Amino acid sequence: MQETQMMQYNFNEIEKKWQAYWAKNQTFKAENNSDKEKFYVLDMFPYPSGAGLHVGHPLGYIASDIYARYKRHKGFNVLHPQGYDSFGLPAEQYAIQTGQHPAITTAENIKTYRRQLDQIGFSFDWSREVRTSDPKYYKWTQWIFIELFNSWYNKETDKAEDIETLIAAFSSDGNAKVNAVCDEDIEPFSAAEWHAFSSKEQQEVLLKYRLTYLADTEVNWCPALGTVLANDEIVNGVSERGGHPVIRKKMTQWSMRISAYAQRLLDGLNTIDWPQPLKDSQTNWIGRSEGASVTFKVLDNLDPERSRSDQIGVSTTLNHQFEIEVFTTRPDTIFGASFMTLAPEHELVAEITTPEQKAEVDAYVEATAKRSERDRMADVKTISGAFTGAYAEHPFTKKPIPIWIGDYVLAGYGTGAVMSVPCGDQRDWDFAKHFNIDIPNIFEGVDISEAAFADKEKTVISNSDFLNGLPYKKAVKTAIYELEKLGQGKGKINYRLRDAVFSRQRYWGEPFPVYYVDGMPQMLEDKFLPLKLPEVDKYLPTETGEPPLGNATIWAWDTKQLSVVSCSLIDNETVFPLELNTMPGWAGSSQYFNRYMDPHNDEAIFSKEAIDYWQDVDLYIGGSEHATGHLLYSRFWQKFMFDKGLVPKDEFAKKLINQGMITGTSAVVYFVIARFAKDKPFYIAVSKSSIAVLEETIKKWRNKTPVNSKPFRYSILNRRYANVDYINSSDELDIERFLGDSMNKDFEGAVFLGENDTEIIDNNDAYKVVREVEKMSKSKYNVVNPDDIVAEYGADSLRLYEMFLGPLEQSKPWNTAGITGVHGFLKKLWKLYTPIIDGSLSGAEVKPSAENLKTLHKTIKKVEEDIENFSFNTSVSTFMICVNELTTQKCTSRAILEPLAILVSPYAPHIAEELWEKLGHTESISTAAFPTFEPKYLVESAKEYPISFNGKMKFTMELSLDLSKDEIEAAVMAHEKTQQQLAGRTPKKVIVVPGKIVNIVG
RNA sequence: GCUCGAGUGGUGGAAUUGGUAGACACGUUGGACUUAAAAUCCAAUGGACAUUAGUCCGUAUGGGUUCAAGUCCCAUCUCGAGUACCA
Repeated sequence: MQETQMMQYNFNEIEKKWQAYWAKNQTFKAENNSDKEKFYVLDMFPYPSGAGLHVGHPLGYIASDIYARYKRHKGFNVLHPQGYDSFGLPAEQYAIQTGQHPAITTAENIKTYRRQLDQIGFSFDWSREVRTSDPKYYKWTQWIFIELFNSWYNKETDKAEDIETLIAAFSSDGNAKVNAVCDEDIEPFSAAEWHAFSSKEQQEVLLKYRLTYLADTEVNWCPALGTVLANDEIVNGVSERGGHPVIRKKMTQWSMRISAYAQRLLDGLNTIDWPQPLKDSQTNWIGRSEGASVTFKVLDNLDPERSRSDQIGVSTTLNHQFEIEVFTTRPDTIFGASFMTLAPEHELVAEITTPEQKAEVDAYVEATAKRSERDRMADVKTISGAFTGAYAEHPFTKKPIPIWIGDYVLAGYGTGAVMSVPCGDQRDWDFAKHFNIDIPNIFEGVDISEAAFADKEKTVISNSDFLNGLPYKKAVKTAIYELEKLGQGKGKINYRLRDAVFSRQRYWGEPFPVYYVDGMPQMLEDKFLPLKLPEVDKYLPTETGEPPLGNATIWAWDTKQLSVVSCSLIDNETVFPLELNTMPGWAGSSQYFNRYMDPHNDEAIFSKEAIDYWQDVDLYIGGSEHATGHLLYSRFWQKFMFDKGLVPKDEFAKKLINQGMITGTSAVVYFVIARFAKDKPFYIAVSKSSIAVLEETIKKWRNKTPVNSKPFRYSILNRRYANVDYINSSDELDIERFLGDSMNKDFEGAVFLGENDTEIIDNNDAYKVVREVEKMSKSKYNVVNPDDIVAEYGADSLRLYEMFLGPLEQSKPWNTAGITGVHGFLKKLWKLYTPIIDGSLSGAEVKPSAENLKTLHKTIKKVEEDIENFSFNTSVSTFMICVNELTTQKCTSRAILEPLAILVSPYAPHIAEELWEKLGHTESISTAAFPTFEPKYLVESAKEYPISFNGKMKFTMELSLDLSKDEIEAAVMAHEKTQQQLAGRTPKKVIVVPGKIVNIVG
């Protein structure tokens, strides 16, 4: 009795023991130099929120941990680090409300996270932990910012270069020969002019070329909240929080010239093994479109005294003052352009509008300005616009075409102006129909009376002079050629990708290592980094509307003392103001994967040795919500670092996997509020099976209830979430615990109807809830905390179950009840080893049987394939099959059980370590060599052939695999069941696929 | 609207290149053990019909290709994710 007690699977004890062992022995510490081949497995590091982890969070970590452990067994030197993305809004929000410093909140949250992560048994190398809010870490975020500032993008070499090479070019040749990605409004200057510029003028020019630069950017400013809001924080033009008005306001902010990398970011996608949907959304986000830019000359205003139609076609003079540049993907349709449309915000609107149209245009511009961008986008159906009264000259026909404004043209895309081709674009078509504008047809054999025709492939151009008869592609080429000849256009590739605004008006983020001299930004020297966040007494913006750092009293840079000093000393001679904005959330996460390679280096972001050894991430696992944020910015920074020669790879992660979301399974109690006459109302809760037949159910209940002659009424169905902890595996509610919740006080005296529609008294029946799959959230009481699961079933069960739930990349519902399956498996596994461990098996080693070996090698093969394919759910079932078989076989052979422990170890490391030790090993199982699959154990001599008739399987028969096709056919035809099936008919055909199937047709 | 993905028992999900649909679990039902419960073990479990051997129907729907289709092709429906007046 005592002995069996000892031999029980005590997961609590085992898991604590091995977690302590791993920590003490630094089992998973990775070395930066090793003869072993490297393998880098990375998780997206978490933001440590106050709520802690729920069971959905560890899913990706478990998968990556399995892979990391597997690779160690395979002999790799594995880097598997973890850290925290610890700057962010929630901590700041909490600070605003409570005054608690975000650093303190963050540290507390990290502690909780670490405890929760530790008890799941991850093989993280915690010695490499990074925190983005740690000055030792953000020193390097600031450093990269400075590097970007000191760089420009040379289109000739197609890479980022040091700003010195640009200055050298300016000094010798001015900017005429420089082919750079830069601001649009660059004025040409010569070398002499460059030298004549003042220092400030030179700085201003350079700022237009730098990869991070200051620009006036429109933001959503909420005066009442004193803060800038993101687009999704605005609803119907007012702030989501508080409902305050929001205005568009220009602010000087840092931007990142990510647009310089648009093409390379697109091309790079072909070189990496990332999920297609994610690549698609990045492609979409970058939004490359090929076409042409075309310049339209604006005509002098026509004579307002004469009617418009009179003047169309008459010779007009060109007003050389104004030109409108448009971008089009369909230069082939240029002869179909019957009008132009400008965005209401277009800068030329005010210039070209004729006096008599001014009132209408102004009213329209004002009306659109009031609508938020979001509203405009949402309201696609309504067509609106106004005629400016001005005309442009068609580049080829030289005819005047009217210029309209309309809010379907967006100021932020392309040039904010379009040539409108109503026959070829549905939006133009709708606009033209609405305002009764001419819709010329330039497509051969196409009816455009009902809708525009946009099928490029079927396009043949007509009514278009030199383009007549040409198909789409040729027409595009020809049109561009002719436009270039005229000097009124050229082929152009346009990207949707905009430069990224890099300033945030927040406290809890990286400070910019920047001070201002005469309004021009100056970088701190590297040796003064990190520039640490100053203390402030409140975390809100200042009364004058400056960012929270404006509250800091010690926030000025003294260029003599070379230190941060009190703001009161600012004299703009030697002491200057520091930047008040902070960096956005994605700053810290854009290079953390490289910093892990050498996280304690104070001399460099990482050593050359470290980056040369680790190179890049081999496997990156995380959620798909970062598709166009973190994962795009990180690729951008990596390419920049690559250009600077700092990293050897221009893509940071070879393979990426998006784990799916684990949703909650909420439990819903349906009830009606009932009452007898004027008695006190009471609740009747209706069990799952009876909801659909509510009326009948209540009637039944009434009939069984002691007669109450008073009139009876009840309400429609109501619902109430029950805490999922109160539900057993059969969806039955623990009514007592449910009633114990303070929020369910109103259920006092409620009648619970069981499955048989009888009132539940003393557990005579069960109340079944309705289960609904939804996102885990506090308000739905469906959040499952991994702590509880670990306490009740152990970390190994949790790990196995999360994997067993389904394919890694798929979203799937959590249901705690099912965990008994994998928990039972671990118990069976434990039991399998008992005879060997407790010594009840005395004497010599037991030789494995052929059957044992077959089971083992089948398992090795399948598990290895599964891990390589990230099909972790199927390997868990493979383990179950294996243990079930070995149990039936009563296997006690060490030669089987030792390799099995290694196979299981990546998935359930604690039990594997314990069994390994009990088998007599003194070293951790974590680096034991993964067993080798040997096909010889799986060789079969016979096969159970399915015999089908017209494709339908009727019976099976065992046949030797040595048989030839003819022999198989003969054997099958001779079988009595075959004759039965044929019932005298002669088969038309017999298909024999040796080793697979026999199909008899006829 | 567009792009991508997915529809398989009561539930989560298996099913290599087209070759025995429903592995492995959960749940359910019955049984063993127990004073009882828990735990454990055994058996059954896609549906319909049939006392029995068995027959028919079954992978969202409708067509098609094939000796053979969950798997390939076409059309339709539903759900999910992303994105959006992108010229």
